[in-house]
Amino acid sequence: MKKVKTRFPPSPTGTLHIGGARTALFNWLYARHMGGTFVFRLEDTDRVRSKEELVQSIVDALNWLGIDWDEGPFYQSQRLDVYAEYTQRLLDEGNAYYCTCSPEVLNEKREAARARGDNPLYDGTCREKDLGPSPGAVVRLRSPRTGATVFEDQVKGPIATPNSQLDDLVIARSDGSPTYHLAVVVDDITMGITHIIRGDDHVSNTPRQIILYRALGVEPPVFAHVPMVLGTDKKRLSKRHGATAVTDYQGLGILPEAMVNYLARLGWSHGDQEFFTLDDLVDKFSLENIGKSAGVFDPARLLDLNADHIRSTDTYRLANLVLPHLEKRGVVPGDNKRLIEAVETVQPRSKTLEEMAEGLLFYYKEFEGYEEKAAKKFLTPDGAKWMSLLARALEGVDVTDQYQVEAAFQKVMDETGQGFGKIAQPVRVALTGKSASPGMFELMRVLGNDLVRARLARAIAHIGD
RNA sequence: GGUCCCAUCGUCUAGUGGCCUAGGAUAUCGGCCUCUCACGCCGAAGACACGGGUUCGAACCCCGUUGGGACUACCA
Repeated sequence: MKKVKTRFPPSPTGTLHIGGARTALFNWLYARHMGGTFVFRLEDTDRVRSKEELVQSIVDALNWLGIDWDEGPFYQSQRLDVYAEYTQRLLDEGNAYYCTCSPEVLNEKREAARARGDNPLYDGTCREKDLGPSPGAVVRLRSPRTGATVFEDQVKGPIATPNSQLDDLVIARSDGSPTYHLAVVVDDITMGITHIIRGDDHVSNTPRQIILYRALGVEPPVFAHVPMVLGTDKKRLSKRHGATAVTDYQGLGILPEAMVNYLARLGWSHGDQEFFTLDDLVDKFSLENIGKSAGVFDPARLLDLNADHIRSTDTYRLANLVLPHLEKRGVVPGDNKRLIEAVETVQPRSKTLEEMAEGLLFYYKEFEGYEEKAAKKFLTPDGAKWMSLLARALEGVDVTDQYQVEAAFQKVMDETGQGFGKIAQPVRVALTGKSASPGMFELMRVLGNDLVRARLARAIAHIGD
């Protein structure tokens, strides 16, 4: 059997969004799973809408996700001569012809047909005229008039379209440039693509492209059409749905492996398994297990998966990943060892790197004030009394030594007859500014002797005011 | 309008004729654990769009209905 070769061909008219990223991922996974080749290509024949900086943003997004390519990037805009060559060949062999119908006339005919209730197809006015090239003429493919075009979609099953519903599509514009259909087909042929995994919105284009393959005397590749990704309102995902670019999620503190995991599970499944590493996916990915129906993008699921991945990532890497999110908040931790220890304390309670950075702040910055509700409830005269006792019990104690700290707490508990929780809550607020935080002992260990003492004193003074 | 595609809990899904009084995950709610918050654990609620067939038997097969969606460009 031929070696598998897939491709991802975005057009650089926008950033890489969720749906595109999933398509890229599926192609990449399939190639990797099959030990095949993955090609990256840019469909930039739309000169007005294509932008070079968008190419870069797509590349960045792919890199972030960990999707690499074996060939490319190829630019369609640099392959114009190839398309021209194939167009000429189609012309020479009688599989294409020049058409001089004006857009205006075509439009009128289309509208008339629609009004009549017919499918608005090109009526073949120039099909048998045997016209030569002329300014303003386009090239059309000569498609079969009868019969049906059938293909076996790897996810949808057999799909048949009557050829009577397919008209002679334009393959070269009047300025000589290729249209999308010609360009993709020629590219996929010349690049030796064996499997085309793309969005569901291309199913109805597929028969036309198959006709083109046949006209070129080439056996069409295998097609697999992946259903669309929808927004919460079940409409096609768009900017209206908030963050839709994959890099938005990078900024939000999503781990790339969580994104990949989520994307893979949106539309593909492997029994009941929810958590996947990249290697896992490469190992288990298959076309057969792609679902047939469209799926809604659910940020809650992404977040949950992200939390799972955060929990299973080693703290060294997490520390590096959270750095930019800390810097964004004006924190530049100098001590890497301390950062790693701090990260460890917030790791199980962070859904994103943003949350993690937020939860790390009190280790590095003096907080402005105390959380209002927490202060009201815990920074009371009793609280001050207990904290004073604790401060005294802590004299000469190394707060990074859990056993010594426990003993100090025990002493206060004995003196006051209060339980651990009673005493710990005011202390927690004093040390972190909030009523929710990592555990008391790990908290103190990372904070260190100076900060623990200073913040205790500060809180006691605060209550005294 | 025409052609094509799709249809299981709110959401992502398992399910490929008997294992389904439909499983998992997430979100929601309740409880346990506990120094707080998380994590973890236990539990509740929650779906086969509808109608006909086929079959001893249908979430699974067929037809229809309804509802979504895609395409219908000298855009990709």
